[in-house]
Amino acid sequence: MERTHENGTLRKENAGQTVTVVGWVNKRRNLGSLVFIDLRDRSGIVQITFDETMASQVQEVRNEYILQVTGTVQMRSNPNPNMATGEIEILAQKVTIVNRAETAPIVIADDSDTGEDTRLKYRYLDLRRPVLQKNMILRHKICMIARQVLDEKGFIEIETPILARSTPEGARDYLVPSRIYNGKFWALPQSPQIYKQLLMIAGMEKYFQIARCFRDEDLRADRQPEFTQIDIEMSFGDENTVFGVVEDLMKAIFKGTVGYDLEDHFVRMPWEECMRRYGTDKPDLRFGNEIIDLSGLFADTEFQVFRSVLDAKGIIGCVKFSNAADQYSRKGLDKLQDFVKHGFKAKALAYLKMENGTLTGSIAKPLSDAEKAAVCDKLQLQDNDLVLVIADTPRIVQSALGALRVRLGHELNLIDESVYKFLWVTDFPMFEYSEEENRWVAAHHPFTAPKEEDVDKLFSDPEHVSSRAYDLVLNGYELLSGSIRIHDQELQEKVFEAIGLTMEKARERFGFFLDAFRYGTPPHGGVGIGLERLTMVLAGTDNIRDVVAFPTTNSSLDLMSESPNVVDQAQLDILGISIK
RNA sequence: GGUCCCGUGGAGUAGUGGCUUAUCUCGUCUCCCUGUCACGGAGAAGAUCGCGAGUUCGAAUCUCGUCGGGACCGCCA
Repeated sequence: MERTHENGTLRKENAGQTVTVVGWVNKRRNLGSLVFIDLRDRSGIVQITFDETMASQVQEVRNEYILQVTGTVQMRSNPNPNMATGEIEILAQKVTIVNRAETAPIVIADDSDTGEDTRLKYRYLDLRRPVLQKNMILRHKICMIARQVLDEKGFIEIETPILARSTPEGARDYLVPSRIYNGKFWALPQSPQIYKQLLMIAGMEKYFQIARCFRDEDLRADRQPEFTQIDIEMSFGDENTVFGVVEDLMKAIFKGTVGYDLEDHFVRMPWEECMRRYGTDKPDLRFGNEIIDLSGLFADTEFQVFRSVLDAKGIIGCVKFSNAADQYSRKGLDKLQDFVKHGFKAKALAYLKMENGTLTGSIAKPLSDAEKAAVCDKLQLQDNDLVLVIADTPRIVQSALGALRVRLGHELNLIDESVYKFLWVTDFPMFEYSEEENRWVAAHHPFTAPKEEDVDKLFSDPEHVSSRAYDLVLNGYELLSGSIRIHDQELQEKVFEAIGLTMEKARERFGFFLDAFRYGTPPHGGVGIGLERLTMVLAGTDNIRDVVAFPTTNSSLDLMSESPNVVDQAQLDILGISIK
């Protein structure tokens, strides 16, 4: 099919040329014997003009018809400054209706407000919206840059199996039944973790893969059941080596996509400090309003609520918002109260307001004058300041205040949307206690190396063992996770033991992996970068479905193809599966 | 597993302290229109208000259930 130009690329420089374009009818404006048609292809939209000699040929044309038009590019008598191609138009000399289209069930435009379910059902139409096409192109560009940068740095792309062995510990697996071995199953990889470590043992030294990962867990606005990682692993390095590669990669990606110059090195912060200051391990650093611990001011308090919290080893924390007191009425504060009570199990949300030089609010009365003065002094309170206070266990105080910080940051417009704030969070805890399983489990994964100085605490004090795991956080999103891995077989066995995995069980699950360790395992480490989250931030969306071509709903359904779905009994029979 | 919000012509919505020919915008269809670009003008069609049950003289509206969508907590090594 003849096509000389892409619609969105035509400019006044093309005036006088005879061109042939193709595309979908975005909009038809019929003025009688003069008809304008906005013709859309992936590159953009151009206006085609059909004068009285041509108008009759497009009378039947409707939105989303596909046309092929040959004509002359000419300057417009009334230019449209809102369009990239607004200075010119194509005066049609020949038109072919390539295909007809029924009226689309959704509005195909960037500002379409069609509900998400309808859009997902007709995803192929939704994807015609320029904004989604732009996001797909952005995602593609990120991958291209990643491949180029990593290749230049000596990394090689290697594919690892999708049909893999289930290795519990972690997310639920998607299972695939075996036909040849009825009763046996593969698991789709939650990440290529073990394979990439084996590649290090295999001497590949520097590996990467744009790897599809699968996790059968409940979804969120930034989580899909299958997602993609830019997965990287390297030998003979340490944290600094890994961080350097990632920083260079991010610099290239941000420069190459949005033209943004990142700093040479990203800020680093130990996990504990991060939790203390921001209440989360993925803080948004585009604004301040850090959590402040007020416990010290109330060591001798007679306010019963605070007294009992402190006696129970709890803390009293707060976040301060300048000049915001008048923006949160009683009703607004009740909403915040519900938010922390339901979302974070906080017992209550207290607040203080500085109004005309006087401290008011829910706990203004029970506090002594001295305590109020101390709070004012510590927080440097000024008129119209709002202070949200939570007294509870350290964990609840941190998570609830951390969430409030982010919520009010958005509500009060404290966030500069034009900047990218990276943060390396380091020194994650090695273990966390699982109430469900009644044991210590690996916080990251069981192949993560503990910090050397903490190795002797593996059994005596697991709670305080720090690991060599790290996250890279960008504007409140966990962009990547990674760690320096264990490369010593003895240490690996110790870690398994610490999480209650007997050597027997460990052998059963990871025997092949443990065997591999015995034949000369290089020190190694790496990361898995969440491609969707990175794309989301660069695309400026907070919905992961905007950067995935065919996403699922919140409940892991594909509304378009209606999967998952039933299969023929014959298929089940072959697999030796019966459904209860 | 839990909490909260939503479901009204093809799309988006108004209407929920029980009284409406169920509102408006876009789209669709017919006709008119030579400079539009959210074209304009005249007219028309199109909804048993997600589904089921209950309360009631009467339900889009109230109650319960159910299905679907969204956000969050748990979960996501």
